Amino acid sequence: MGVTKTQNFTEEQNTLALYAKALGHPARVAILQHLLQRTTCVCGDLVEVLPLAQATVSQHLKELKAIGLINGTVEGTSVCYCINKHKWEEVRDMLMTMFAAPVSCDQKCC
Amino acid sequence: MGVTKTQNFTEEQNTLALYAKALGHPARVAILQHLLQRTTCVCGDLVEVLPLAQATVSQHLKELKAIGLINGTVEGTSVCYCINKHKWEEVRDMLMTMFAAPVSCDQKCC
DNA sequence: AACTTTAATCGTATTATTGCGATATAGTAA
DNA sequence: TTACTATATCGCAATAATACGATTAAAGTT
Repeated sequence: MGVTKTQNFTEEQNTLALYAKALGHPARVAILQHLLQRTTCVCGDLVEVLPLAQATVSQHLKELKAIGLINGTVEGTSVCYCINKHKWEEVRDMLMTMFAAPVSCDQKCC
Repeated sequence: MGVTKTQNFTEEQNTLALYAKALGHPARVAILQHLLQRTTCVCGDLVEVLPLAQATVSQHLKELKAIGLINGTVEGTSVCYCINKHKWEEVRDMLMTMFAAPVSCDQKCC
């Protein structure tokens, strides 16, 4: 009834789905792309970059923080965000593993 | 107002988010994993594999079909599903591109 | 202390997603 | 035709996600 039956899937399936869901919104993709472009941490200019209200951006940042994909460090009155390298590579590895498998089925072969 | 502001993001951001969202549910991850394991197309045993009702599985398959990630071919009374190789590689390439970028920021560096 | 700045949180409205029983549809078999 | 099988779709209920104005919280500035 609207609740994902998490307990009936493997841990790998749930984890991968969780990470994918985090990437499943253009605002969060944009945030991550912006953080990747920078060599230094981003301190507060994310709201200006995104076409969303401050409250909404903060909410998306919270979600990315919740799964550990980004870090937020208070720096005076603002907050500096950066990609969590360790988690980023973990997500990359999981995706790589899934997509590394060869697709045996080409076109309509059934 | 609950509607994703698609028009304000780049096409790349929207496309990537769309693909990621498709992977953002354990049932759909499980479906794709199952299809990847097989060297031949899967004809109808997906409902038995997943811990979900037939209607729900059909719905998840519909979503994967909608974005072109899988193909469904009618084979008698059943339907054969397989990964769409072309789309699969497109998704892989988009993810690779995003995750190929080096993460300059390590731990708490702000 | 009073004010400013920046970000998080609250409250709420709206839309999307998930799940499934029931039903419809399409093909096969008798 | 009738019955059976497999899948899709409908209709509904419940939960999740998205968005933003308003408010709060924390730190810096005057």
